[in-house]
Amino acid sequence: MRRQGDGKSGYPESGENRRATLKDVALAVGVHVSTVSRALNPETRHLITPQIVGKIAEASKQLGYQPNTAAYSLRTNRTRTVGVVVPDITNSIFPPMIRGVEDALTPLGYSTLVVNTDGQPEREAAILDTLFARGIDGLVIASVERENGAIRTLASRGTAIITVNRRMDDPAIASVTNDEAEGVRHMLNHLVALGHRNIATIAGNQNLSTGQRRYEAFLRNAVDMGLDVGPLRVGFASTFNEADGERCMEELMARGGDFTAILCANDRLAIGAIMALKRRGMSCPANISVTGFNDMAMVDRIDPPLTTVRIQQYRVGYAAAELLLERMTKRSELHRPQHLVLPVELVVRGSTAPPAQNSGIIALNNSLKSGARRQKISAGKA
Amino acid sequence: MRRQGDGKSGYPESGENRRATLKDVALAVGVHVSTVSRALNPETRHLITPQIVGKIAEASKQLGYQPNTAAYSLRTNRTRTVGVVVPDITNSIFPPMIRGVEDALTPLGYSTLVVNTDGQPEREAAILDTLFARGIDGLVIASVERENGAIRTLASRGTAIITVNRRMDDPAIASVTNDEAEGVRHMLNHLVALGHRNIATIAGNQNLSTGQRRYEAFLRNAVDMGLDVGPLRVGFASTFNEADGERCMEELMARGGDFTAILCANDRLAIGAIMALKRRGMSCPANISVTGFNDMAMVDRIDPPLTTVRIQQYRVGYAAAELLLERMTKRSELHRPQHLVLPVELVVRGSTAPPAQNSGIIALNNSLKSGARRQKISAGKA
DNA sequence: GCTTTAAATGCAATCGATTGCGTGAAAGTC
DNA sequence: GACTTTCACGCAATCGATTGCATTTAAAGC
Repeated sequence: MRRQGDGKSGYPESGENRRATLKDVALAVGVHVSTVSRALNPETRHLITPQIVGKIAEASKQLGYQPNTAAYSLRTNRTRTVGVVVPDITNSIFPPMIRGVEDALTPLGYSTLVVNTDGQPEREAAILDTLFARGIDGLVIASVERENGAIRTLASRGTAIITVNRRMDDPAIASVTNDEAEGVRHMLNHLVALGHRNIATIAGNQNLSTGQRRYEAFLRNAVDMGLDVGPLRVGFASTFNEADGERCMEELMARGGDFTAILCANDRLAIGAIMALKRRGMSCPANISVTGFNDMAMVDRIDPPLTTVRIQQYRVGYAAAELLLERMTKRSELHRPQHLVLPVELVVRGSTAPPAQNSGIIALNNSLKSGARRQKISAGKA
Repeated sequence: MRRQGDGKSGYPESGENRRATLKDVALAVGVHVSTVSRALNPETRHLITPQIVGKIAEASKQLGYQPNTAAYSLRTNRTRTVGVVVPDITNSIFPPMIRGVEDALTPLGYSTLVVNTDGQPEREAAILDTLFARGIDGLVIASVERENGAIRTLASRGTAIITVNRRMDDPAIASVTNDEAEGVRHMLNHLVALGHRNIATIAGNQNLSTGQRRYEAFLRNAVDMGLDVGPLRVGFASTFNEADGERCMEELMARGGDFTAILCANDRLAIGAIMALKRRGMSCPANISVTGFNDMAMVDRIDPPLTTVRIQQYRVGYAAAELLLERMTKRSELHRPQHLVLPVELVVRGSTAPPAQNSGIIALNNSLKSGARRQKISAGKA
């Protein structure tokens, strides 16, 4: 009455292109909407005579029927939407993960809502709120810190949650991460094999599992290998970015700790470290070898190409989505602690080299002070 | 009866944590749901006595009421969701745009659904379908080709659509793009100022406005400046990526066209071109200057740092979202053709230099053939 | 041939919000 | 003081799909 012209045929008017509903299909076939609903749902299709199913399928295709998501959600309380929370989509390690999640979920009719926290816990809280207002079915979180009460309560209340790349200390929160320990071990092996014995590190934020685990692995393996790691050889970054890498490198150099190589907790810190070196007139790898972690896009093209640990960014996302799917569909899976750790791979490029005789921070600081700057360095280069 | 225990208080049971609904708030305050609905909506709030509005506001906060998105959408046929269609989120020029869109939209209660087409038109069609099945309010498209019937019909049927970064030939489809012509003009000026007279180009896909407009601007300005651009100096890429840049550069070199600089339609093509040069034992910028377009993340850190045209990726996205908002809210805006062109900026870095006497493809090819390879090149470098 | 059982389909309530219309009370008019 | 107007709120339909239950029809059993 409100819209259907005189509605003689029961078909939607040709003039207005309203989307077809179950009702339209039902009218076209001459059955009840509930029959159409069941015929169109693979789970309940067996309840309907195959012949009618055929007619319904045809009519629905004919009319271009597409189920109304809002109505479905309202009735079933499921949205077929998952939230993906990242610190910043602009940070190029996240897009491949997001892509992995999407590629795993899209074919199954799920959509993903990507949101950015900018690493601010308050923002994160607000964002989780809006995601829940939207009524998501599950959550993939790449931005999580080692401890987060909000997420723990969400999980215990029955929300399907999985963390990617990072994990929480609480083992109850499922995760898909990379083998940080192995990555660090490979890298240290590589540096030692090149001849380095004095190795420093720029550790990441210790509130993040990546930061903490990589640092811990560094300490453990360095000791195992008989390397000497004094406090003069450790810098702590608060953020995983170039600026902080630069700052840490400056500090390490200023403190005068002697080392010929530096293992950075991720690629961006490494890039910052290299910048700091360059600004001091030093060269990587001639004077100091620098290593990264993650194998971010483009680090193979920077100067020097970065030696790093390749993590499987896309697969981490993909695997997380698969695990999340199980949790969203089978209630039994919901509270099973589950932690997938994907293997990593050492990628040796140009930022590491054997230590030169006169390389290392102390040697350099001395030579720089003595004014023989340019010469020394280009000598080291040859 | 189905769930509410004996429901003596009307409040949701404390044991089960069902989300509060309008009804819950209404019961708590002792008014009708429609009153609560009006009180909570700023548009209709004036219809309700301020005192009652106060009570309702308090109760709804108390109960942690959050409107059910599905119910709202079902009733109003609006989802407060916009689709963002990009070729590939993994391509680092898109995340800043997406971020711009999100930052403009999120504060207003909109969510964004990001999808990837991988540059495949069939995939794009399927993706648009699923977006529409979701019932989005508007569409931001970064993946659009110059002609696309599906999008034109969508737009004419009243969907709010805006293209970013690229635009369609049809002026009816609103867009936010960058000033391609100015960018190319600045770049040619820069090269000419350095002393280059023989300038080649690797043009982008001519089905994309970026490819077409940049190429057109190249031709027009080159002619204006009295430069000679024969067919030997033009390569066409079909895809904006490194591999195609490499291929085009190879072809240009093989064809033997003489030039000392090459203007590439975007950064990725430029990176490919530089790789091709390196593989041939040539150097950028000593032998050939190479320029890009976009100022993608990290191109300032590659070797050599890329001279390019900076587009305002984030602002393009932000502006597009703002325009889209108008179109989604005011029906009058819906069919107004609207094209915003943002200014660009030349960024001179290390990949451009004055031409050396013996630089250029022909000179190099000759010297290479004569076997004096290493020497010539390092001479050119000094 | 009549009852029992199963299979296929229809009926109607429901999810939670919005909104046109109706109603009662208070305020204003003459 | 009777009437109109305005204001504040309630009523109930509605959006489009799902689903427990009722009903009809057909098949099976004896």
